[in-house]
Amino acid sequence: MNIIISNSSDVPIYEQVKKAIIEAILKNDLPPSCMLPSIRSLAKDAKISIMTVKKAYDELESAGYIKTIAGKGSFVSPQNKDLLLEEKKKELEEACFQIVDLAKMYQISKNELLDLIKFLYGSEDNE
Amino acid sequence: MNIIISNSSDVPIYEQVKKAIIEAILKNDLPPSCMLPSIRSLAKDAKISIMTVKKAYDELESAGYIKTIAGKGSFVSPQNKDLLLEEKKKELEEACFQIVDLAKMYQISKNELLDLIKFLYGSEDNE
DNA sequence: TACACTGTTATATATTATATATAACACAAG
DNA sequence: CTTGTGTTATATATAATATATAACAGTGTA
Repeated sequence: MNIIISNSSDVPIYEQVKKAIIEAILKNDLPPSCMLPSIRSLAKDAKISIMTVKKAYDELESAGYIKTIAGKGSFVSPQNKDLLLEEKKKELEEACFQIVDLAKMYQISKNELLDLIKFLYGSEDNE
Repeated sequence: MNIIISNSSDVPIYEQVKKAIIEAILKNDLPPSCMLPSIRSLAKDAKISIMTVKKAYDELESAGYIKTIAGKGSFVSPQNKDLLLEEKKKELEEACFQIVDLAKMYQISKNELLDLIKFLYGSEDNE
């Protein structure tokens, strides 16, 4: 687990922790049923408070990413990764809808928007 | 000026005020050099604090949208609307950056994302 | 059983952002 | 001088974020 925390970021620390773990799960760095770092060890490594880590873990559990068992630890949910991705795709869809809405409001053309996305995504000609 | 404020929104009130005024300017509801509602009258109408309105106006002035003169009032900058739209494009860029970030995290390909945008943009015949 | 890990809960404190209320001040225009 | 403008300062309140610490409880192992 490599979690880089930025205090100066406008993103709350517990959100940064959440994001890092979700990313690790999706990348299979943390495979299903794998044990996560204990809240104490992660807090120590990242030099943040135990309570901040707990908040991140609590929200990850609510969202179904992990399962915590008192006394034993926290574990990646033995969930189908495809299901997770499917769920995330819906999230993305909603976000994209708002983007398109903004673009139209600001009179930015479809092609202009597409070019912007292409540019930001980078030069990945694959698929 | 029609400003609808939602207390329950996660968006701060002063941000809602800012957005409403920027949109009014873009739509020419508030043409260049036009006087804005006084902070007191807007505060009264929207049932919010004078200080909240002032914060919104201060930030609008910093961003160059309006110009405030003590004792006289606040006025829409005699600015080119194209410049404003350019500003908005930057805002959209930031939002798009987050979308692309999400897409990559969820392993959604560039083309998949582009198709989604195309679909969403095309599903409404506005433009 | 004792120990060393886990997570849990409660309490306290601090900072920051947001939002409000109010009063006193200063400038502009009639 | 009065009435409109914005300005400044003070005070208060709440919520979100973040920390520190202590006491408690479950798990597994020597």
